[in-house]
Amino acid sequence: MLHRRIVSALTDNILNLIGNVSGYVIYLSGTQLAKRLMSAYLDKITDFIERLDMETANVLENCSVAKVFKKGDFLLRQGDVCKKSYLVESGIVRKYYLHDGKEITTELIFAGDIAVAFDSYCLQAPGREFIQAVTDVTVAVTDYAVFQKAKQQYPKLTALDLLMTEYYAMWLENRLFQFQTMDATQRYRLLIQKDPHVIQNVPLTYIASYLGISLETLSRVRAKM
Amino acid sequence: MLHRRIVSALTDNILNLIGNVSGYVIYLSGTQLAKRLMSAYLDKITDFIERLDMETANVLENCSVAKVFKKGDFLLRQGDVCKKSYLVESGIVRKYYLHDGKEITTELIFAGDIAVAFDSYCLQAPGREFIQAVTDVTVAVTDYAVFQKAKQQYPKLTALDLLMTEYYAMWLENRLFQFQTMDATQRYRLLIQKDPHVIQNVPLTYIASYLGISLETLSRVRAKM
DNA sequence: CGGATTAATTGACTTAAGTCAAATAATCCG
DNA sequence: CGGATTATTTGACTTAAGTCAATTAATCCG
Repeated sequence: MLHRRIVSALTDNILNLIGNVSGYVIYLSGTQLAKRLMSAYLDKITDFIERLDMETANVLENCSVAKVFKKGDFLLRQGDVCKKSYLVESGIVRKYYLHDGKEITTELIFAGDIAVAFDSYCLQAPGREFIQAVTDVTVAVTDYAVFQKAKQQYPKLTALDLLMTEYYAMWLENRLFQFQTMDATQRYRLLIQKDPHVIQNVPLTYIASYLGISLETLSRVRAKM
Repeated sequence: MLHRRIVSALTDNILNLIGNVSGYVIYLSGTQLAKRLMSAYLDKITDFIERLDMETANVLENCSVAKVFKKGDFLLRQGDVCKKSYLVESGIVRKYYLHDGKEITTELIFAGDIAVAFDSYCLQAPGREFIQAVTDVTVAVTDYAVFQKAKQQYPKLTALDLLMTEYYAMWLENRLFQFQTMDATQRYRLLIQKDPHVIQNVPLTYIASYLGISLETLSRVRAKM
């Protein structure tokens, strides 16, 4: 069921983003509080979905189509308009852009989470981001136009879209917070603490650029652990 | 008129965020393209507001109340729940949090733009951010609960909220992009190119932490210009 | 399997930016 | 005004992280 997955994905995600980095308390008022708050927000989304009327729930359900991509395949290329959103069912996807010939990973997307080039999707205009399958993946593809239309007919879908966009904005705020307050080691520790499977499945090059550090620095950070 | 201001604020903001930093082309496909795209998005918001039915437009209009703050006053303190959003009518407001005893400015808000502690507002839970008047300011205050209620009755307000939240998320993505691809000098140049009045009105300490650099580094960057 | 390509580590050196401390400059207010 | 507080600059030094280059490890596929 689409929505259940979205929600569980969000739960995982929150646990990934906020936490205690070996003695390093993130939210001023403490990690535990932050977790509770964010969970509360997820509950809000869960509740919201569960309270949807049958018809709206059904429309949401039928908005997406399953699709498979092989490792290395591109779901979206730089310069393309992002006309689909991809709910990852299995496997790993990443978003990245090129800068000075280097790939800068902006997001690592695991099962249950949604992959979309946000600005390109909102603007329906060519963007700089690539979306690529890091492993073989299965995704639930939702078309932009279809969802837009559905939102017009079923206003609650707009409210749901808003909740999820708010969540994404909070995720971005958190990422920014990490960049402004944590060094390479702390950022890496936080990542592996919350997404331990990242290490087995994602090349360190991707992880390094995701953390905003060089591959060599990441390697050295890992060495002393 | 509230909405007009929101829109013109957004326009300014976009011109602030994306641009050519003395020979440094930001969007891969070029600054001009990015500007056009973001403007198009603003047009979308403008259009949306202009097409609102009388009743909805009226409700939106009557959601807010004028208020004045003196320089240094706090609109919100760390640990408080952000129950209001503040549309700045005149003056400058900033958002910041404390980290290791230092103030980290997260946003500088000018006339026409909205000041809100986003996560605290969405979660309706205590947050880490302070919102403070950098100069004497007049703001249009909108209550969270009132706006929530209005959205329930007038679905188009939800759609408007979504558009603005999408805009904020894109703003955050852009800020993240700047942190990952630009050095101190480039970030400073971009800021003053787009917000030249910042220099006259905002203490360099605030600007430095907003750019994610130390006051001394900012001073040195400014010296060689 | 085993050579070849790709990924990761390690070493040596550079550099952007941070820190600490002191000196100016600006502004505020009695 | 003029002293006091606050803001900014400048200097000297440190440091986290980057770069370049070489090596080792892993994995891919014929």
